[in-house]
Amino acid sequence: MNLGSQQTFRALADPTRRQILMFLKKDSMTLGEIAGHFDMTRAAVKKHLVMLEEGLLITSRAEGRERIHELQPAGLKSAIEWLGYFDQFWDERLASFKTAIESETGEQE
Amino acid sequence: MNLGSQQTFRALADPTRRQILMFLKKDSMTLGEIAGHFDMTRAAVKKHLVMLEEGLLITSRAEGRERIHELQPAGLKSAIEWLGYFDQFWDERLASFKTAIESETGEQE
DNA sequence: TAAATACGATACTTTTTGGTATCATTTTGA
DNA sequence: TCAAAATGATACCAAAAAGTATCGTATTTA
Repeated sequence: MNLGSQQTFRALADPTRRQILMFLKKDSMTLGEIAGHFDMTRAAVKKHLVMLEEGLLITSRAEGRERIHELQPAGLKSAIEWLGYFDQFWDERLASFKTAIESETGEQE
Repeated sequence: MNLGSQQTFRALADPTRRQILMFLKKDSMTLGEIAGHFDMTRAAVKKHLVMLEEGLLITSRAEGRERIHELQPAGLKSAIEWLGYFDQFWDERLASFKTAIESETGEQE
């Protein structure tokens, strides 16, 4: 039974991490820039970034003494694909989404 | 900033709960039936069911001394809508999903 | 009607998670 | 070159989550 990626769903469960994803949707950012938006230590933000990377929701690359973080589609895609398996419980307009997923994944069940 | 429903994302973060959703996709079930599929006490399964209800992922109704649990689309829909805001980071075929979401929600940003 | 069945609720324990504090390492620039 | 800046890593703490044990209540049914 396919349960989706545990690390991805775990990463999405925290509101701070979802907010980080919203920031990175606009622009890639360094750890310091991200931490500047939150009332917590950089070490705490760093841990969230590690979890987001483990969930394949972001990637990061070193650039000098900074590290640039940016969104990665893989985790978002796998989460939305798993949720797509329940399309029969949505209304008809949302169900058209399943068609897009199936043409993407090759209709494997 | 719209972060989606915390209770829904929290409910989706546990593999036992995602497995319960898979079971309920096939058929509605009583607490006893669901617990029969897991190696844990009924009390533990009951707690998971409460979290799934709080996340608007299932509903339940009493039927005699039993309680029937079944999938509810609301939570699934809100989760997938939130993930839909990131469509620009997917490839083109998956992006057609966003059209479905927008026609559903009325294009509010 | 009385035992068995199914669920509800509460107290308790253990593990995981989210956070701080602290120190080390790397890179930059005056 | 050496101090400042940015990140990395580790130990520790508190709160939440996941689970068990136990008891209570409602509903069947023999």
